[in-house]
Amino acid sequence: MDYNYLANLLFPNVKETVEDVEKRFPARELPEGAKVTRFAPSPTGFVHFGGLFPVTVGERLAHQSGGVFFLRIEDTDDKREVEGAAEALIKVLAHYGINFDEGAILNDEGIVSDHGIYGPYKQSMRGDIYHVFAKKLVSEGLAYPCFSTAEELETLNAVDKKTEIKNKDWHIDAEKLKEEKLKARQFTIEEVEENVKAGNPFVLRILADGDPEKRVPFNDLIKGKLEIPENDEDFVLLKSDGIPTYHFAHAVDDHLMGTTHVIRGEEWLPSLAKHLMLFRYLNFKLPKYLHIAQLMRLDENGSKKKLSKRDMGANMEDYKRIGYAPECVMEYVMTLLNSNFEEWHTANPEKSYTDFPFSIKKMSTSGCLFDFGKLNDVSKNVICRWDAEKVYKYLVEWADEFDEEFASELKEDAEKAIKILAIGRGGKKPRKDFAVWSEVKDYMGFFYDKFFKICDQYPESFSHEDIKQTLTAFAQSYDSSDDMDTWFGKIKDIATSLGYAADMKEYKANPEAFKGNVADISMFIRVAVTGKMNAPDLYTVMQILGQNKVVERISDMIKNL
RNA sequence: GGCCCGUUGGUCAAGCGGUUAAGACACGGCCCUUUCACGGCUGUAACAUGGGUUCGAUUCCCGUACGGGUCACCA
Repeated sequence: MDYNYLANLLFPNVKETVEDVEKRFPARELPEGAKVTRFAPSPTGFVHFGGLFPVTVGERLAHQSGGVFFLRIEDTDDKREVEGAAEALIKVLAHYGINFDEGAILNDEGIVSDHGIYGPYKQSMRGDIYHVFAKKLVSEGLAYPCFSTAEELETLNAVDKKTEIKNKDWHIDAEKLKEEKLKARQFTIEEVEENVKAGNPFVLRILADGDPEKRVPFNDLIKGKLEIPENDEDFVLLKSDGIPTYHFAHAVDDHLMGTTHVIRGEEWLPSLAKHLMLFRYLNFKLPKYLHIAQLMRLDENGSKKKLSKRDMGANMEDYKRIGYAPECVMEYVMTLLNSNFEEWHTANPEKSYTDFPFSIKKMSTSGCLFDFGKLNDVSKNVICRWDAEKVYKYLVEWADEFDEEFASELKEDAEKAIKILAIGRGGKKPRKDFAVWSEVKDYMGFFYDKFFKICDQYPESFSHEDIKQTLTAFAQSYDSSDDMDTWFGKIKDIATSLGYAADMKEYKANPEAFKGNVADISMFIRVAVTGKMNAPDLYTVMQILGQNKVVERISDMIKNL
């Protein structure tokens, strides 16, 4: 068989040689040890929480080593492509502080455009490049056309991908399928020519020389030593529309773009053999591979499942809506990614996660379960270290989008809001009242008349008369210019005069001698002023509310009792 | 079904042949405390399983079970 003839027959318009293309993609000049990584999503919809894993690893590895992190859009399947998905994806990642040095980046008009000399960075724009390499493979007898239609082959496949029906004939049918595919290998040059002239569409298949009985050792940077069977499948390189499959595009692009480390989910592991074959056939230097374990969720039966699109916690929009600050989410991602991150962060509370020496070796080989409890804990710990101004800024940003009523109150008097948010903030043991912005209104809403509700549940062991008595006494004595000691002194005095213990120890020693204690008195007042059984420091709360408001609320409470 | 990957408390996990098997979250108790939050102390709770190798296996090897992934002209 004259493979050159075949190559020209199949790719009559490809004039460029592989050498020509290589010249357009010169080797990168980077310092020793610099890693080149990429994020290569297909624009099929929203950003997935699981997607944040490989992104973060790639970003850290590149930027930590003085390398390059670039974005490549894998839009080789127009059936699945979603309009505007690439733009949305870039914006979401930017929100989480993930930025690219190179690749498909938004320009000033917010349109995805190329930045860098290794482009185009959208695979749909790289057709000519793939064809040069495809032609070379054909000319070397390593790839061949297959004129069987997808429908013809599909009928032989026992597994319906859509319905996921599985049966025991899997193996048998797989053999038949293979046989059918192999028929195309036997085509004579005349048969090919005939088909080409007739305008019959074809896919380009690789001519696999692997023996699946043979296992080749492979070292994955995360998984360690693996044994993978050689590839014997004549998989598709170019689809009938001339667009490459993932496998082919991966090999060509990552080679030309100088990727040193390929970071992807472990679902790619089964097709690794294909990639190894491709790099060998094309004479490309193999990059390092990092196959990251999948993020899991728990299903109804309590078993682990891959976290998929519909699951709670998958869609990054959910995090925005609930009000997780991007910093918090990233810290959580880091704790999952590197087991020693938390320890480091405890020792370096003021530092950003980008200062953390990220290590591939500390990555888990098994998939972990997504845990909102842990996320919330991480989040509280991050937010409690921020100053009130920063919290205010984020909170307003969130409220502007998701709770306009709250936002307008917050903005009406920024100074007041910041004072409220400053309660218990700073110092070594800051309060940790909320993990997400959507919890904040519950926490501080009572400061605003619009959200304040008179509490209808007060300590049951006391009569309304008792409570009224206390509140009346307090309202008469309250003076917002009092310092904290004076203020509490007055409360104690009220307690004593009404038959309550002013001192807790005294009360505990002899509870029968008193009507109650100063904690009860405080609770009456707290409930009247805040409408809640629990609130941050009452003295400070009253300071912020002011003399008139405090007295007004207490009077209202008395009327209500 | 074939192939690949995985398996330490409820969750995240340290551990690299000899440990009382860390720590964090969650949960329980106690303390602090005018409530809450914070903080401190403390408790319950784990090496899937059977064989080897070894003086000794959570750590190494093999099998089994369970879980996950994958088997497209999708990525």
